[in-house]
Amino acid sequence: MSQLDTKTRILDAGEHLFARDGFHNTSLRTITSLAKANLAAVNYHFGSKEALLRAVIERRLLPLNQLRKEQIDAVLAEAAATGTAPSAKSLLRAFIEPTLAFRSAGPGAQDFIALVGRSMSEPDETVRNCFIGLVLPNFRLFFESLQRALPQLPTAVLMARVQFTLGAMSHVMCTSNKPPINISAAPQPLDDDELAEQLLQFVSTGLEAPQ
Amino acid sequence: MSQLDTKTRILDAGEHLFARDGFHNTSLRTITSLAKANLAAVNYHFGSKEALLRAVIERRLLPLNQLRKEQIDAVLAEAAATGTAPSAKSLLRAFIEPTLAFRSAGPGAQDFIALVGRSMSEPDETVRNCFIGLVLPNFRLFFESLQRALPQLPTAVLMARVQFTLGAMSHVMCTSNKPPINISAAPQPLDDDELAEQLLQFVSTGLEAPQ
DNA sequence: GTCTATAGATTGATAGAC
DNA sequence: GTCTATCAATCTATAGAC
Repeated sequence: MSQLDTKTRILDAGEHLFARDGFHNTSLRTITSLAKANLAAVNYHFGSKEALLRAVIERRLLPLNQLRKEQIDAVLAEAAATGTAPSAKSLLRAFIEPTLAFRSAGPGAQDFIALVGRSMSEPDETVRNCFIGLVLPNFRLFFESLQRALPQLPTAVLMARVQFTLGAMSHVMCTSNKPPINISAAPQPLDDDELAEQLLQFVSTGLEAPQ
Repeated sequence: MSQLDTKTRILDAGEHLFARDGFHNTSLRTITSLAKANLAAVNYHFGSKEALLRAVIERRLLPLNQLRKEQIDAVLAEAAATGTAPSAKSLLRAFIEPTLAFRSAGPGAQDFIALVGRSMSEPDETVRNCFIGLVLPNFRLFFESLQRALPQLPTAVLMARVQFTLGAMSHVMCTSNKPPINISAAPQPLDDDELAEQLLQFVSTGLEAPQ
């Protein structure tokens, strides 16, 4: 971490600490101390604590959104080429897989995914507004594609089911960071890929369920 | 609110503000100001800010746990009487319905449910430890009953699916408080009962899906 | 039980030397 | 760009009068 420039080290430290302790429970002093930077460096490079949060989120969310958009567009193009409706499951895969796979992009990426998962149900307006503005276009594209895949479902019902899907997904993302609530002494928990596959199976079954 | 005693007014105000703004983003001054009480009253009645949080959670979570336990026990007893395994869907209903129905228990109850939903993926140890200790026995009973309903599923797979279920449920609980992310301009969103029924349908389909 | 007053620590932000 | 030093505000918690 210490051979990178100060701005990057602060971003990395903020990402880690915001994800682990929450935005309001993390002080600039803790961040700069972990980043081995001076306290004043945060305001010099970013302007404020809130602007640092925005920078932390944007750094990885913009590429992730791009990736999800490409995958969804590919599914839509494939469907258009064959003259059929896209399948709900392939759209879900296009949306979920890049998100969960993102955790392997690096050590900080896993913290980031946990931060994003938590932001979906964030009470605080600071975090919430920052996050929602960035993901909304992506979520809309996803939702409208699903409407084409499942035209028989009333909009309100589809919206509810998408909400359940995002909830299940964000919960997995939150807990990818730390041990989940230890409900049962399972002999061998699933690894990341199996968990992603199980999630896809779970939500696509629920989404396509008859009314 | 103002004809109740001070202790209750502080509990109500804390419940509302912790749910709306988060624990660390809520100050004792904001709480006592809303409760029309003196700043020192919190430490007099509860001892500390953290002890107030514990009191806020315990006040409603203990009765809710009791309610869920009774419902699950009733399903198990019914199954034992007929000599069959309990159905996954009836267990899910026993667990989910009291939780969501709790929102109608009063104006503060809805805030409380949002607080609980968020606590399931809480980054902060203060909130997380307090919450987990209280719900763990209840969650274990739920999980072990499900194992009897779905014995063909490997433990690790069932655990993953229960995790998805809790995620979907907690997301609904979080957003029962405030408008959800406005993904689509839906003509008429579902009301609370329809949403609960849709959730039950969604998670029971996913939980019972073939491997 | 309720109040005022304040201790004691921590916070985000900034001014100014280098 | 990086540093020291510090300001002004805020926080939880408590002591002590009533």
